[in-house]
Amino acid sequence: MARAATTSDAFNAIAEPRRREILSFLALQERPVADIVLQLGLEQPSVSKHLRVLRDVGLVRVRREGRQKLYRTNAEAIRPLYEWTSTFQRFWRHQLIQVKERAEAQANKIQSRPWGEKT
Amino acid sequence: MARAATTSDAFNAIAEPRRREILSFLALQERPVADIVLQLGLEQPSVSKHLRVLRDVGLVRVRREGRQKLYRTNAEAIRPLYEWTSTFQRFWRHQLIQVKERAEAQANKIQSRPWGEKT
DNA sequence: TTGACATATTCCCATATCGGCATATAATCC
DNA sequence: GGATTATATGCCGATATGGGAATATGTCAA
Repeated sequence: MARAATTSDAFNAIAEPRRREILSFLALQERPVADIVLQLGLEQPSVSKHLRVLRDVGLVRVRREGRQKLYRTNAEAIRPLYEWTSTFQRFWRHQLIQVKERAEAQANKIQSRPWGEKT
Repeated sequence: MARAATTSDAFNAIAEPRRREILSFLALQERPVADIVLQLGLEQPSVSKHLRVLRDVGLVRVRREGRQKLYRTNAEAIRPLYEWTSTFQRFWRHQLIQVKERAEAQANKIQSRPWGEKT
């Protein structure tokens, strides 16, 4: 077996940085392909291919408007990624608290030598 | 150019479902490789390779304990993914509100025919 | 219909993947 | 040291990638 297809799910689709840029760009407003080409500075065929992948996994929606096609981000499709990452929130909070506690313990040892404040 | 390396960043690393499973498993508690093998039902070399990728991008940390190596998830490294997906939160909220509003408009048209409530 | 514009698809290629299998490295115990 | 346990690495093959260049499809306008 090889690597899973980029079109197999949202996780694979967003692994590509250009596709993440496209999603951010299209989240604000629907746009024709040419706008994306300008924004990202990619070749038009490349953009079309990325859009194809994004469309296959439901991350963008298209609408025809005369000659152009208007793409927009379908934020709903990003939600599973958000939810998966969210499950780790409590762990990094936990780790941060530990870091903070260590830092404070250290501060107490050194006693009255504040730092980390931009004065 | 080909697809970016799985070790190029956290986004690429978590594209692989087994690696996400490993991260979830190791978030709760540090574990030796053998435990992961049992949990996921993969071959030991496969697990080692996945761990290698995860380690390269900082998603897990290792500690030697006698013969075994204890791995644990480094939740901090998942944070950028969480933050990126979070930027879309307002958009899917927005979309949900629209869906809700449309549904309510529809409800008003049909007039006094409630649904969606489990009675 | 012909031509211009907007987007999509096809073909090529260098590259990295993941799994399977065999083997290497490392630590422990006798 | 030698055997055993725990983990890591190397090699293989099938597969998909993403960029580039060329071309195809689709839409409008005259």
